This record gives sequence, C-alpha cells and structure tokens, in this order.
Amino acid sequence: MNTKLNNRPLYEDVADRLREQIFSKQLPPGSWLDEQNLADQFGISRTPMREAIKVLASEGLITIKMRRGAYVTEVVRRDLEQIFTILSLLEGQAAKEAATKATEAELNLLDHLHHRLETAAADRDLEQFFEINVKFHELIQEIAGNRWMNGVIADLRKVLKLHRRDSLTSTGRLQNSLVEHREILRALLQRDEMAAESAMRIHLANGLEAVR
Amino acid sequence: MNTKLNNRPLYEDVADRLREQIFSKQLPPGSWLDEQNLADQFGISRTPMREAIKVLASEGLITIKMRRGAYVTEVVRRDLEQIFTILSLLEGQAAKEAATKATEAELNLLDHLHHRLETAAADRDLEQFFEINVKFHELIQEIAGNRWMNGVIADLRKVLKLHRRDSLTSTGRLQNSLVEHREILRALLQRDEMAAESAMRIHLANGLEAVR
DNA sequence: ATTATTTGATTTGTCTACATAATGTATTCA
DNA sequence: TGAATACATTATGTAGACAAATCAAATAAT
Repeated sequence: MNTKLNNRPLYEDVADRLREQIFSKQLPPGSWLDEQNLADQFGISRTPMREAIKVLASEGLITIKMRRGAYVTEVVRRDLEQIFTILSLLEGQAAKEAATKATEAELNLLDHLHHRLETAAADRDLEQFFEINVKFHELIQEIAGNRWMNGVIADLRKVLKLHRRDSLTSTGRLQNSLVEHREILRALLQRDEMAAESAMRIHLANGLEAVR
Repeated sequence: MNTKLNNRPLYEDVADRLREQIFSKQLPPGSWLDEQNLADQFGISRTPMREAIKVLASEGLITIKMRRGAYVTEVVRRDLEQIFTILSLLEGQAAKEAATKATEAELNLLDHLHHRLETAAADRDLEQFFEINVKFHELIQEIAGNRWMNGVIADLRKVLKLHRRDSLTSTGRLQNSLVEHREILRALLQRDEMAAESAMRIHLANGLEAVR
C-alpha cells in the first residue's frame, strides 16, 4: 500500500532512508543489516532492500560479505587520511578550474553564500554553518563542471559522514574554517587559479587535522 | 543446473560477463540492456541480472533510466577529458607516495616489469605491452596503498575502456608511452617524489592527447 | 490530414516462495 | 568432562510470478 510517491524507483528511496539510519548511528558502524527485518520495518519486500544495499555498498557505506550479509563500514583513521588526500586533490582542482570558468553571476552567488556563512558563524548556528558550508563546496564543484569528479567527491563525502567526529565540530575549528573559506573566496574572486587550488587544499588538510 | 562454481555470488559472475560483453562492443555504447533476454542468454533469472546491472551502474559503465531500463554509457570527448583530469591527479599522487613508501623489493619488481615492457615494445607485441602497462600502473598504486584512491582509479579506468579508441592504439603513442614510463621509473628509483608525480601527470596528459 | 485517445504489448518494479549454505546447539562417544 | 559429529535453525541467494507503467500502434475525432 504505497501512499507515497512513485516518482522514482523504490530502492532509491530505501537507499536514502538506509543512509539516514546509518548517518544517525541508528545503524552504527560494524552493525549487521538484517535484510528481512529492515524490509519489514520499511514495509517492503527483500528485493528492493537488497538492491538498495548494493547501492550503498557501491558507495562504500556498507560492506557485503559472501553468504554472511552486509555490514556498516567502519571508518578508521587510516580511511580518513586516505579519503582526505583524495578530496584535497580533487576539490583543489575544482577550485582551480572554477577560478577561470566561473561567470560573474556565479561569483556573486559564491560571495552571497559566503556572507551567509559568516552570519551563521557569528550566530554560532552550527547546523546552518554546516549546511551552507556544503553548498559552498558543491557550488564550486558545479562551476568546475567535472561530472565524474563530482560523483567521486560526493561518494567520498558520504563515507566521511560515517565517522563519529564529523569535521568541524569544535568551535575552534569553525573559526579556522571560516578564515580558510575567506581565502578561497578571495582567490576565486580574483580569478587566481593557483591561490584557489592552494587555499582549498589547505582547507581540506586542516579538515583532516580536525577530525583526528 | 549450475555445474559451475558457487564460490561467490552469482551476480558478481554475471557482472564480470556483462563487462566483457560491453568491453568487446558486443553490447555497444548506447545500446539497451534487455534484462529478460540477457538473463535467458546467461541461463539465470532476472534477479541476479538486475543486481549485476546495478553493480555496473555504480561503476559508471551503464546508466539506468527510471522505468526505461539500462543503457551502456556513451563516453564522449568531454568525459575523456574529465576522467583523465582525475586520473592525472590521483595517479600522480600515487607515484609521489610510492617514491617514498616503496621497499627495495618493490622497486625491483617495478624495474622488472618495466624491462618486460621494453621487451614487449621491441617485439611490437601490443597485447603484452598493454597488459604489462596496466600492471605497472597498478603496482605503483598498490605501493602507495590508498585503498579508496585505488577504487576510484579502477572504476574510472573501466569507463575509459568503453571508448573505441582505447589509448595507445597507435604505435607512435607506444614509443612515447615507453619513454614516459622510463622517466617515471627513473624518478621512483631515485625516490624523487616531485619528479615521479610530475612524470606520471605528463604521462596521463599525453594519454588523453592520444585518444582525441 | 493531422491530432488525440484508447488499447494492447512489452518491460520494469516488486513480491513470495524455495534452495542452499553457514552458524549454533545438542547429543553421543571417547 | 571434553571433543566431534550430526542436526536444526536462520539468513542469504535465486527463481518465477504478478502488478504497474511506458511505448507503440490503431482507431476515432476535429
């Protein structure tokens, strides 16, 4: 009895809901995913549940063991270091390309976003800060326009969310993060490729320092 | 009746066989994947076929359209440029890290592989050359030891294989490729981080030039 | 003749049931 | 009492059937 939307495949909705449960630690890292139980809980059969599990597995959020079911991936420090290394390279490249590719309108958008970030920081509104921060990064990626790169970054950022100490939880880090963002924005507005790349790399390198 | 192995889930075997059909252009880019037809052809039911399709979709080899089935991804020049940009960054980083992390034994392995590459090139044995070339790159990645990076690289290289003019088909490119490999190896043996990274980036940048 | 509508065929999405492999438990024998 | 084997339970892997939605073709209407 689906009173819900049929606007897209069920297994995608299921995948979204599963992700939420994983990120909220309702399904903590290392825990086993009981197909039947979860299917019942979601009011669906095992088939779309299994397809959803495969989607999350391809994103690296869960690990499937042959004949032994699926488990939520445990992200250890080593993983954080490796993932931040990649993000630093890719987002750095995105910032570099954005510096030259961005239209004036897009630069204005970035500027506007950054101002909202400053406001959220001043208000100590962590929720808002985090949300706008994500949008800022995503807009830069969108401007760079590398479809494959954006996919990789999106997947890796999802995996990062598995880690308990999700970056910039400490307010000290928040201030530093803000300063780094200012530098990124400045470089972009001046269309300084190298500075933008460099600033973004430093930003992410510091992000790694914050979580460990 | 499956006289075959049950050593791993059926959908993984199916995914492998599907990949083969795609790479061999038996299923050309843009073509539609008829679930029922393929399942019959493989002597299985649609369930593992659908799961295999989702695996390939997560690798970017096929694209699933809502209620309209799955299609082999069409890789255009834009995709090639974007993917090579990423590979250049990541494999460059791998080479950089390998320069310091590699043990003497691993450097010897690389040296050995390169000699076999020289031989294959001298023999104009394209098949061999290509195979050893892949191993050379993979060994460097293994030495760098970034699990997440290696996954990304592996996926993107699969997507590259979709393109008709799979890099270094021309013998002229083969000679250039060999020279570039010599430079990469030299830098690694001297444990020169920067040179290794730079040489690898140049190598991949030239790889892009060759396919377009 | 062109456009709209309806109907039919095909295909995807989902469910239920069955087969098979793995884990845990109990019973038996040393 | 401890270990090994057989059995039972449980969960995953696979198959086949059903339901819903899309596409195409044929018919009807303007």
